[in-house]
Amino acid sequence: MSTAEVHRGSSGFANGRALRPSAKSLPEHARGHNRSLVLQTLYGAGTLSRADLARATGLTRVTISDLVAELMVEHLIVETGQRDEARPGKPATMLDINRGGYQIVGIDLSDYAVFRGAVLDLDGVVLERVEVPLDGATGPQATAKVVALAERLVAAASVPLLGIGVGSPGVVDLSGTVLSAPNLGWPSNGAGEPLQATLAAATGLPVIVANDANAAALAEHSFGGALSDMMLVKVGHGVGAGLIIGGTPLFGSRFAAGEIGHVVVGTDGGAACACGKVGCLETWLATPRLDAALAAAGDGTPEADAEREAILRCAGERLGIALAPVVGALDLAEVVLSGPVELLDGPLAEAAIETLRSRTMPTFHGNLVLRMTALGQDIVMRGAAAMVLSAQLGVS
Amino acid sequence: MSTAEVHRGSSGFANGRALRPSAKSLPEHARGHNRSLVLQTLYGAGTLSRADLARATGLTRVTISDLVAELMVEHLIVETGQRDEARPGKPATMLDINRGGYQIVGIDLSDYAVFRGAVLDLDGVVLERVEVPLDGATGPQATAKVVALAERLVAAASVPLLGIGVGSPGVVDLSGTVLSAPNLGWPSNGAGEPLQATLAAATGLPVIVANDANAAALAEHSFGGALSDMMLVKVGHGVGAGLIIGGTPLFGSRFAAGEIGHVVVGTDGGAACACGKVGCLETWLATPRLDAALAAAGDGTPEADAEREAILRCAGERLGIALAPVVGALDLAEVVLSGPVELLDGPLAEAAIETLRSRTMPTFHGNLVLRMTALGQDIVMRGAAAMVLSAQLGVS
DNA sequence: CATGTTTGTTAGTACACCGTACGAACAAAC
DNA sequence: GTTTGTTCGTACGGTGTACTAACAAACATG
Repeated sequence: MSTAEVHRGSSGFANGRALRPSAKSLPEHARGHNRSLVLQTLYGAGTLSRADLARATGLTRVTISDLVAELMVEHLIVETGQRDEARPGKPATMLDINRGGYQIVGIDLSDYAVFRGAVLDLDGVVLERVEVPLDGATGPQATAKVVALAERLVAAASVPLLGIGVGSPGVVDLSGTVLSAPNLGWPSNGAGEPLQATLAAATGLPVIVANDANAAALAEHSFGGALSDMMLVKVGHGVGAGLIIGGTPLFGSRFAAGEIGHVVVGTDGGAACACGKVGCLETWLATPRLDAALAAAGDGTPEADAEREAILRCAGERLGIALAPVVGALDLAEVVLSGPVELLDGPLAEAAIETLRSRTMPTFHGNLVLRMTALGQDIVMRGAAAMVLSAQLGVS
Repeated sequence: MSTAEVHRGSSGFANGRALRPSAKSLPEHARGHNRSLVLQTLYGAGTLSRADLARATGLTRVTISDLVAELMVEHLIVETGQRDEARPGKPATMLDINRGGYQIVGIDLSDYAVFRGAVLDLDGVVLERVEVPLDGATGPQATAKVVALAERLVAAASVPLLGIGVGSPGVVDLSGTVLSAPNLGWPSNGAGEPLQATLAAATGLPVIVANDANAAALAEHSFGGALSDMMLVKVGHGVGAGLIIGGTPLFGSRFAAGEIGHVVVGTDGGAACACGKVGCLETWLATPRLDAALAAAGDGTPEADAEREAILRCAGERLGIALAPVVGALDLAEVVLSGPVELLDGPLAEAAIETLRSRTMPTFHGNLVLRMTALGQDIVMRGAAAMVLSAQLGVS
């Protein structure tokens, strides 16, 4: 299960941002970039010949052969036989990412009651699933539970692992240290919970830890067909968001990008929030509040149904009010919702997009799309896997 | 006045975004990057020896000598004599950007009544200023006025020009085509006003055209000491914004990033806007509306003064309400205001920051800064110059 | 004056990519 | 069955970039 040759880590998550301002550039960096380019092209297209890759990338067939040879030594690319269709000329030997040769562990710490984990293949398909009840564990106990879950999943993998990705609630810096996750009691010491370092030491594998909503946004971009300028809003016990700007995750000046749960919405009051303010987005949208309001409305009678719909529409309006300035400022192309389908997908989403449309400039933002994610419950785990793909292979 | 050797265009504005996903990378790109790195380091530090540059960049003295020789042939770097201080070892020959060897033309089309232009040196200092009354020109007439202004400024330059930068109102794509600027009657044909191409053809110089608020944001980042995650709000006849994210300008999915003037603010109505909606940010903040409201409040008496202050505070609150979700979502470190000082700097700015603080999470965004720009009226022209520096030299 | 330090250059090496050329393997046409 | 043209993948030589090693020049310091 040695993955020693696969620690290249080229673009995206590993480096944080695309180019640090004062960093020299060497020819070998170009090589790494082109390596990733080959992998990325092959990853997207499925199966191509060397000549196809040359045409797609703009590199020459010679260079492609060289890169492919290097990647085949590392077992990242395999030959899959000759092309099926009959064409004039020498038949092409087809190549593909070694999709069965590596697996990824993805872990989702965002639920308030359970830690979820899975073994995934390189396409982000869940192969094996493990859930661990949280049982109120915080601080070091929570850390121990994460390590144990990771080790179980590592043992469950049937082929070498590319790495471990973790989506954690709270504020996570670029080194994978959780700076603040109150629900999990992190950091238990003062400085920050170095989850990435802890897991790397425990497993000996490459590890990437990032915010859960950021991971979800990346999943939607990698596997959900989302556009390159997108916001993913994750509704659960809290409300958070992840942003993809120009195809790249956005982290923010203090790694707190997407923390919109405690932004006040509207100018007409609202409910009191645990944070001390009044009318935070979470007081309108968080699932416990919504569930309670819906339960109070009753069920069965037409009046109750109407009231339930009004509650959901109101929540959607608040979401739209909060998002309108963000959509306007960032010129987003798409907003994706993640969370309980029965709450979000319906009057809430409809009211949200109507409100967004009525509060932004149609000339600029008319073709804005708002939709539910199609990735369901697995979104954070799959995003964690996408983080590993991005960091280890430069594939996004 | 030949500048034929200086068309390299490395990072930042010329490419739009840092790395396009499917673009090969060659060793010569690394060379270009390191060229820019040398210029950038020298630009920021003022004057350094080759050995200093080697230490600062991480490249070897040999490579630095090679790069410096190339840049000296292009007259972008000059030797400024030996180091003053007495130190052991061979005395160092100091280098600097050829600050007097090139100039830049910056043009500001954002004012509703005049086109402003200037010849600037490489540090963004205005050397010569030209203003042209707009006289209601629109469409082709406006274009002709811009071309004439550019030609006047080109003639006024005393040394070779690095290029021409233009900050235009409206939506401008990455090729410098104005897609929509209603006040100037652009585009006059259907497709878009290709201002960058027109000016390049007329002058034979490199030209960069971008949105005025984006240019202003870049000016603040390059010359105003702004942080790397910043929003600049430009208040005038309209309200627009420019965003710097991770040190890079943000353009948005339809090149409309920063267009927040027609985002509805609050949930309690407001004045009718020309766009058809009610309560747009412009109805609270645009200078004609503010001036009218202040004039109606009167002057001199204590009551009038109090009312004037209340009007300004109210505008500031609205700005804070609109910006809170953006600050939260992007985790901005700084918000900078540009526009009439007598309106913005005072109760308005104070109310804005107070509102922002009360509507966001102090844990995340507590040390947010809101301030006036120190660049005054010249901000767009200087931003246009910064665009040229970024596109031609990779300096930002 | 001898010694050590710093600077900038020369010489040689490693690496990455390109252009050209070539053999291999096939389809189509005769 | 042969010829022709096409496509594929590889071999070779060349160019560009940056590195290490070595060195002469110029200076401060003891």
